[in-house]
Amino acid sequence: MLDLKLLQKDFDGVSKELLRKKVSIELLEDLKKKNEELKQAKISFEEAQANQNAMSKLFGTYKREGKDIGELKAKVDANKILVEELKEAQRVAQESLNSLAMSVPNIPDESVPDGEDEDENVEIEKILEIPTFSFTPKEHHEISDINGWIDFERGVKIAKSRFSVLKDTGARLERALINFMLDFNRSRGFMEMSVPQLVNPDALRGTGQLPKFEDDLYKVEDDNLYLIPTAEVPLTNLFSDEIIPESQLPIKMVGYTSCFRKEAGSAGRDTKGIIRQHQFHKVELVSITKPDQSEEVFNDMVSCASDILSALKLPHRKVRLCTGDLGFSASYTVDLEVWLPGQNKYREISSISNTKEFQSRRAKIRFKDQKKNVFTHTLNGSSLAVGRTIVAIMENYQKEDGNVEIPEVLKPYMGL
RNA sequence: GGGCAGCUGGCCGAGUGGUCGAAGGCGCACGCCUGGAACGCGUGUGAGUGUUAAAGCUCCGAGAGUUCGAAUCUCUCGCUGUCCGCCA
Repeated sequence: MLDLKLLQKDFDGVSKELLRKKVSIELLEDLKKKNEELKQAKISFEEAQANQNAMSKLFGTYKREGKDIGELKAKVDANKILVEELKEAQRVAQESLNSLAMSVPNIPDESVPDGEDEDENVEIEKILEIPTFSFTPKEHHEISDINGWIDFERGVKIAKSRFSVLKDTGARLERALINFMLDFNRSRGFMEMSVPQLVNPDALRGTGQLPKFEDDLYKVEDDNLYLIPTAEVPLTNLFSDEIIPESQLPIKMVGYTSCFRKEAGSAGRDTKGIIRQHQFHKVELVSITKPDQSEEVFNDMVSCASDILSALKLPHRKVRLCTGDLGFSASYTVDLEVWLPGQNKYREISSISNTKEFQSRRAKIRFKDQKKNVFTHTLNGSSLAVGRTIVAIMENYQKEDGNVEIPEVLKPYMGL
């Protein structure tokens, strides 16, 4: 959540940065106004309440001393009505401020370039040469038509569109990748975690999926739980409402989960293949750091994801997201895009973000710095999206006859 | 799914209508003591909001109610434990 004190203190500075993310100035002015209104409402209420408390206290004294309480009771009764009114006014003001404040995205870091959409993201670095083929490389679903790794029809039959089934070597490759990625990240100092894949609304508010993006989530109505869209949600919220001892920071975690997304609004995009599924698998990194540690840990996380791609010998590039492509909670983000010969372009396979204190403020994740409680920074990043890694392996390791080689580092994981 | 018990500060635990944000203990921090340590002694030690600082306000699982006044009484919900049933 936005630091409302900062907005109040430096309205021009904050709004200038948020305008880059297309947050309307009217909304920010409204926010500022509502914040001031709440402050006034609080002052009025607290004054009346203090009055009430004092009189109630007197009540006890009077009774003990046997004094007449008739007059006092009349005053207290009258004030009670006032207190109720002011309390309600404060509640309304608070609610109206909250609903607004929770829908404002994070302030983009100064390193984030301006831009409309993903076309204006800025390439940082290319890693590994793009392979050349003596034939026209196929897309992964065309390869699957030959080697049968993916069964699209039966996935749709038992669920609906955008669900699929991995078969035989395809399924084993997925399992090998998960284990490889977990081991790799673990060797880089990330603690392996296995977490719930259903979470409550509080957790989703903490990381910023709610209240704005409810349409993208699968919900289990009966129990008021949601299927997670990413392991970032359970992993980050592990520490919500906690004050972490300074010595434990930075906390670096890796977790493997399924992810569930409705993909509302992406109708017609990536309908072929398993690039965009309602259920997919992902190995996720989440870190919780002191503010002065987050940049270093961020670079760490980018290296982890990139080095996994390199270990798999998959050409890729690092891209700095522009303001138009930056997510709701992120202060800055680097995407990793893997080369897909079948599509003849780079496609996103990992996204690593520093949310700074945006999520910590929502989820109340703090640490004790000397005597003071300070918000931590939280970071998250895929390392990697498993389905898209399978796609990349299929397309980069394909032979003319539709066979696909298994990357060297995965062979031990497949008993080869 | 049904029965019973519970939910208080980092932890344990007292408090059953006012002077309670809350005794006592443990833990922790600092100081004294010591060659150094243990023991002992002393002081301090929840969060949020607010303020130059304070005062004030809010929080004893959550919400609602009774009352001038609720940690304390009533109701609803949640969670934890436990017994029974069911089950990977």
